[in-house]
Order: sequence, then structure tokens, then C-alpha cells
Amino acid sequence: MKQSQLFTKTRKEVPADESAKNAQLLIRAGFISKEFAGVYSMLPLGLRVLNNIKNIVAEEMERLGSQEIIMSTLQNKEVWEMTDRWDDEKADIWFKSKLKNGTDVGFGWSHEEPITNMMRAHIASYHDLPRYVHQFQNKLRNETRAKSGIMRCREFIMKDMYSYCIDEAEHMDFYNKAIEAYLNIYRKVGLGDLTYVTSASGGVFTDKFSHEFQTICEAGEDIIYVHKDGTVAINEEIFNEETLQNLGKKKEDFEAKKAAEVGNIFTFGTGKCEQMDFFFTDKEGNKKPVFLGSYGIGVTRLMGVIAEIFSDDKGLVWSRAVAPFAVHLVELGSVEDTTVRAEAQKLYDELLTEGIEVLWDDRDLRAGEKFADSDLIGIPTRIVVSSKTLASGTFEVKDRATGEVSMVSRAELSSMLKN
RNA sequence: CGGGGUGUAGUAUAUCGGUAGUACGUCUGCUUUGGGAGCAGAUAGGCCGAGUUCGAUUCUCGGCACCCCGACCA
Repeated sequence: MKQSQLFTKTRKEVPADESAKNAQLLIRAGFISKEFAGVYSMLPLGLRVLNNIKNIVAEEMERLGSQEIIMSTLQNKEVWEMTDRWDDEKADIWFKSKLKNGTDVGFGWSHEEPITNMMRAHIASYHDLPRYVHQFQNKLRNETRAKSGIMRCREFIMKDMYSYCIDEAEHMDFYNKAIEAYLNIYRKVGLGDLTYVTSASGGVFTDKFSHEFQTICEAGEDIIYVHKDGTVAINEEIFNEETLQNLGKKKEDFEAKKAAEVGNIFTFGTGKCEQMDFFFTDKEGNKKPVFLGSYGIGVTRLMGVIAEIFSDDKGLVWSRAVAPFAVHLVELGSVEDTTVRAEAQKLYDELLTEGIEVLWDDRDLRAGEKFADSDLIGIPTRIVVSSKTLASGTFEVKDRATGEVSMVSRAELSSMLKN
């Protein structure tokens, strides 16, 4: 894409009403736009990042055998009354409204009930199990306090997956695979070393733990205790003698760290399905409740955490896996310099042909501004084409993360970009 | 939801019960073209409402918004 066509603008100044680093940088660089507290829109660059993250998540979900759907945002009150969660006393983050005829409707803050209700129509026998479904959906939550930029919003995108199994054994097998899939996701987006599977409280419907995926991050809301061997982490909320005993670990081997919850998975058991009259017939002809699990990743929050962690004083530093473009082609000098323009155009066309996504800064601006914008936007590889590079017959390549600069030939450039 | 803070232009701020000023930004033009350059011109503001007053951005009251801490957080 030509940068002259990109409608967003970067800004030098930090927005006055943002103190979270992720929001400051994403707004300055033109990735997101703030509508009001806790509500942001995605601009072209931000959407590209978001889609890259979604694709990574989707790939892992599909590998688990899950099928993608998309549920409605407007929800039926009666479905939530089946589990007694329509009441504001029971779930205090509802946004609700009414139809013209006075009928109550809710805005989806979660989809466990609607999705489970929908699945009832499709699962009747053990032949129909197990089943896994997931979606990427906007969740609307009337948070009393939105904060930390896009890390805790009133409207955000969540990937939620649900598993429907015959029994606990079948469920646990899938649950453990889901943990591995989740870890793959964090690894792929570059957060592998900082993200821990963390035991947390189980919530209303689970009697044991749930598992959270917590990324060590100063802007996080949680405190987790990480074991010195790095394999076990426990959320502060259940860091007690009982938990330690269950896990067979000693208190003094743990260290407290601030972390952001980037995923959460639950074993629900059969309770909710029983409440919702969701049963199947087993091999012996007996009626049994379906065993439910739920698996969430706040995709927009994950993007915020990535921005928070992968950035420096000059701007964002995207990894290749999630970057809006692979290459930032920066053309220097007057646009009237037709030889430079032609060279930039040629390289741009060639890279596109090679399947490399390029943002070409073809604007008639001075070098300083272009470099500053390039650093701010944070595309992993910057290639400069100028009268200087033209004279030397090479291209200047700078790695955004390391700052390393090298002058390379056209052939070397291609091999560099392939790795 | 409890507590705290802040509301003057995109940002940072100044002044004042009497025509709201400066800097940066932004925009236009010319010059310039390897790290946010120079010159010229332009742009844009008192959160909203009520009250006091001849007159309110300023004083009073109410509301709203934003930020932070806590609570909450499938």
C-alpha cells in the first residue's frame, strides 16, 4: 500500500486523555481511534494487526477441530433466565435494551448460554459428540471502570470457544489439547517467554480451578505467583495453603509478578447443560447431560499487551507474525527525482509479486519525518531507497527491533525477507 | 460502585468579573530534501445547564466527560 493513500495520520503528541502506553502509541501511530472511555475503533493499520492475530488464533482453533461460527450480539432474555443470569444482581455488566414492543433484549457480554442453547438443536446422541465451536465476536460489557487503553474495554473482540463432550474424561483430553493450542498462540505472537499457564479460581460453575494465561506485563491487572522452575504459576486470588497443597508446591519457591490475563479456560462440567435441559442419549440409551468447557482469548486485549511489551521510546515494534506490513519501503528525496521514484516503484512491485506486504512511503516529506513515522508505526523491516542507495547499487535495510542497519544487494534483500 | 484528580484550540499553558493570549501542532504556498528544516500566511478554544451580575471563561449550584487508586472482572 502506498502511504500517501493511507488516510490515517500519525501525531507527534501523546493524547491528553490516555495514560496507558498501548493506547498512546496505537493512537499516535494511527492504529486505533478512541470513541470514548473503553471504546475504540480499529483503523486500517490496527485492523491489519488484529486480523493477523485473529488468523493465528483461528489456525489453532481449527487444528483443534473447532468450527467457526458467529453468534448474534442481541440476545434473548429467556435463554439467560434458564441459568438465572439475566438478573443484574447476578451479572452486573449487562447492557440491556428493549424492542419497540417492550420485549427485553440483552447485548452479548458472553455467549455461553446462547451458544449452548443453539447447540441443543444439533446434539442429541453420543454420535453427535464431541463438538467444538468458536467465534470472534464483539463483546459488550458495562464495565464500571474501563482502563489501560485497549486492555480493558466496554466493547472488545473475544475469541470464545466451547466444547461439548460426553464426559469428563473426553473433556479433559480436549482441555489439555486446548492448553497446548493456547500456548502455541502466545508463542506465535511473540509472548511465549512471558506467558504462563496460571491456576485461578473456577468461577461460579466450577468447583476446581480454571486456567488463565497470564503474560508478565507492568500494565497488567493481576498478580501471579510464578514458581522458580517456571512451570507453575498461581493467581494471587487462590495463592493459599490449600492450592499449594493441591499442586504439591512450597510457598517460598514462588515469586510475585504483575501480569495481564490474555486467556482463560474453564471446565464447566454438566451443571449448565442440566440447567438448560441439554442432554444426549448414550450408547446404552441413557439420558445424560453434556459436559461443557469454555475457552476465551480477548483478542483486542492481546493486541494491547503486544503493543505494551513490544515498543520502545520511538514507537511500536511489531514482530513479523503480527505486523501490519512486513516491509516499510521508505523512499527519500524529492518525489521529482524520477530515478529514485522509478527504483522505489520497481522494488515495490517486485516485493508484492513475491507476496511480501509492503507499505511504501511515497510521500513528499523530509527524511526525518519519514524515519520518525517509520519508527512509530513499527514495521519490522525498513528498506530505504534514495539517491545514495541508488549510487551504491544497494538497498539500506534496517531492523526495527535491533536497529541494525545493513546495505544489501537486491538478491541479498530477497533472501533476507524470506527468513 | 467507593475514593481522588482534571476540564481554556489537536497538545502544553497564560490572563482576566469587561474584545481570551502565547508556544508547539495542523493546513496552504515557496525554499529545502538522510533523523520531525526555514520563511510567509492560515486554522482553531472557555465541557454543558441554571443562578448571581449591566456583563460570567472567571463567582455559586447542578450535571456531564476524561484520567488515576480501590472494589468488581466467564
